[in-house]
Amino acid sequence: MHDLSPARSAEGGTFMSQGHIDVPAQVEAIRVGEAEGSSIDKACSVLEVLNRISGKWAIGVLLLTTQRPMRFTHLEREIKGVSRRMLTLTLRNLERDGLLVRTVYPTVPPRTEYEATPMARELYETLLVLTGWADRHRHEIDSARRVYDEQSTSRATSTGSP
Amino acid sequence: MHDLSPARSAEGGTFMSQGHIDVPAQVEAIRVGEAEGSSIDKACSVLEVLNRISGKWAIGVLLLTTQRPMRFTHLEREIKGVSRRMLTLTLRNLERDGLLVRTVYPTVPPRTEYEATPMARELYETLLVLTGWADRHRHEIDSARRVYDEQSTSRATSTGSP
DNA sequence: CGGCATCCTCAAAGATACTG
DNA sequence: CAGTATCTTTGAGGATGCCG
Repeated sequence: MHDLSPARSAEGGTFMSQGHIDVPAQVEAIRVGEAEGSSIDKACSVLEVLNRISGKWAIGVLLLTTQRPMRFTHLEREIKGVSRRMLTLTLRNLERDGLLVRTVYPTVPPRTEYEATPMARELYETLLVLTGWADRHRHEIDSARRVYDEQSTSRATSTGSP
Repeated sequence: MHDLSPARSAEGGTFMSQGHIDVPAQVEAIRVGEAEGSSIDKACSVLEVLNRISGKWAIGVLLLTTQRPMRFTHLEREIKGVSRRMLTLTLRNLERDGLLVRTVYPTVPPRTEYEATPMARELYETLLVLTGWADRHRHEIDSARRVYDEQSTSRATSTGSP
């Protein structure tokens, strides 16, 4: 069974060469009732996907590198707000998962390019589906939130009549 | 513009009625180059989706509640490993976003049921797409990781000849 | 230019205990 | 049964500095 729970350092801990580059744990487990079954197995798969594309900067990187090869600095500037560390981390993770290809040109100064692999490009398509969903329901969710917050606030302010 | 960066507490901070029930910040921003544009805008949408379905337990809840109405305790047992607190938090967030409907039956003992809304069920379909991707590339990613880790380890062990 | 290494912060997740 | 309130842990993420 896909018990991801105790797998915090996952894979076995081989990956600690580059120093402390801490590969995120993120969504680590779900392990929903193996008795009820059915779509639960799917959850694991979904989680694995999320583990990959989650982490704040991954999607930005994937989106950009899917369009064209990108240099480190270019990514750093495009993805406003990302730190060198986090960009590197994200890049390494994606590369490790085979979603990115890193090409180093041994020139001076050095030049490194990142490009999404076909596999990642497939994910891109999938992301568009998600995007569609988000766009369609953006307002619905937004109003749902407002309603919920409204009720919560009023309930906290006046629980009846003062 | 969708500048989510400084929006840590988002929404304005209205939602702090139930005590400290801290609505997660999660993936907070991406704000990729507004100059380059094109698919970058999409990134925001995708992020919003991720913000919703991320958080370890959300997907499990969605998957289960999409299949049938579920009681709190049932969810708690099905989603092994989740704490009461986290389950409540997840439930509240999903409810707030209009992805879940909470129905309380004023019986003794109390009975509460959660069920996915149509909107959430659409997301379920999308999740299946993601699942498909994950399943198709599971092995590919796995071997990619092994290769990467292998290279890293050997590079760390013997960088040439001692 | 393209990164590691280090230190630090703060929010998300966990454990535990109490209540309507 | 179905939560809420607190305290603590942990680890993702940020800032900075150095180096090939």
